[in-house]
Amino acid sequence: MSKCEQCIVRQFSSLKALNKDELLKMANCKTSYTIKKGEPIFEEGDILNGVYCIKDGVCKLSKLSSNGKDQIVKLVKSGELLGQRSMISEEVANLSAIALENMEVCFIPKAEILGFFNENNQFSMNVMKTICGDLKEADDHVVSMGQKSVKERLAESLIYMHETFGVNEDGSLHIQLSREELAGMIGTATESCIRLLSEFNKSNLIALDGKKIVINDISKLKKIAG
Amino acid sequence: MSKCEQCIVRQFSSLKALNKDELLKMANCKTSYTIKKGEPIFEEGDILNGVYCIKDGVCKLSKLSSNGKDQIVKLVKSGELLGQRSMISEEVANLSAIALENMEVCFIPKAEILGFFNENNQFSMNVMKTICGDLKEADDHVVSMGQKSVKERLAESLIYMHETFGVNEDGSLHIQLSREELAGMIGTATESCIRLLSEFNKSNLIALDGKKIVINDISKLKKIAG
DNA sequence: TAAAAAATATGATATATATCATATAAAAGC
DNA sequence: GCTTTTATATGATATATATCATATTTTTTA
Repeated sequence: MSKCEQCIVRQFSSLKALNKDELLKMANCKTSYTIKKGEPIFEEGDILNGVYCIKDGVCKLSKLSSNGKDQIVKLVKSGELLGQRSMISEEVANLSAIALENMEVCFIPKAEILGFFNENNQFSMNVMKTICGDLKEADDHVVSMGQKSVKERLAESLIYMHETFGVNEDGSLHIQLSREELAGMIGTATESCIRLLSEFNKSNLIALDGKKIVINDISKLKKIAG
Repeated sequence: MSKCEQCIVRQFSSLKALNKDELLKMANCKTSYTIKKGEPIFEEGDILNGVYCIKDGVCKLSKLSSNGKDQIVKLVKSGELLGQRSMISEEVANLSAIALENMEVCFIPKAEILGFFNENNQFSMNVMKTICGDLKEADDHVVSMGQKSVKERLAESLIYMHETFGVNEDGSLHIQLSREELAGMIGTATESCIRLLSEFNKSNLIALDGKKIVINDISKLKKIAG
């Protein structure tokens, strides 16, 4: 069992406020998991009795709409915590978390986290700031969805994936979504998404090679995104 | 100067966790304002050195999109607090708050609120829960915007206004938005919004009388909203 | 490796929504 | 009260997007 001290999640998340004792306590009660690509960490409606630390890999947070399609609300990468909102609200999960690649996560029980809340003010404040950041992002997302065209939103999503998750050695976006998932992220039909990708490809904004997407002209894409 | 003790905001918001001493301290440092219909409480980009308590009236939280149109993200009613997110994130306001009717608000300086955070765990927890609730709502809003048609979203917004803000004696929605504002709430063109309202009117789901909207068949509207 | 299934791609077409134009109604200013 | 401005309404049309169909490619499975 590793000691959490050097863990990437500890470096980047609210957990950076924890001291050695608290880290040790946490290390003693955590459970480690391996999640395979495509598998859920949790699903909407699940009761979450704690939070998940993303040690490695990326997952999508999505929700099934009444039309039967999945809307991707957010992508989450290693170093972040998952499930904080549900735990604090004492509600079932509002979103499903599905692995986009093989992942390593740790589960920290609710009691432990609530203990940190009471004992460690800086930790509470960090969690609060994280959630406030999520809220700002979500509000901005609502504005995009309401006011931008599908083309603008596709450009925006490509930029988001590029800037937040980076590229592989060959320059292609690290995050590889299926066309259906990408469509579910920008809120459009799969065929429309494919068509617009084709269009961006033909005007050399991007290059397509199977699932791989290379961004050739990010400044023009940003102009399109508005 | 009133003592905050009987204030509606104290009854419904995170402030319910404050004890008599804390309330007194707050009463001594608050500033009361009257905001006229159409005027801003604050605007996006403003530095907020505290939070606003909504004593009376309703306001819209909106953001200007790159297409020049305003997207209404949320409506806020009396009993709620405003500006918590910006204050906690230590960022300028992400949204503008504009009065939809004459309002009474109080301003509580940041230092005071931060003091309560440190001294009163229940208060922190309440604020956290409120923001978590806002985040859930915002995520759900993203899903609606991405997956639902304009007609579905209009039905949804009418239901939201009905259930959250109620009706006047004549049965009309208490919240009166201009067609342009309503369009900016559901993310569509003003003419499209007007046309769909007409359609709902013709099929007797609602009745229109100037700015007044009466909901006649909420169960059918809910079916449309999906 | 072959066969089957799923994902991607693209054309044809239908539908939803935006835009432009103009009329009427309501509100604001004088 | 009248005039001017603004909001609402509706028609005509353009455009964006969804849907249906089908071909091709890729992935999965036997």
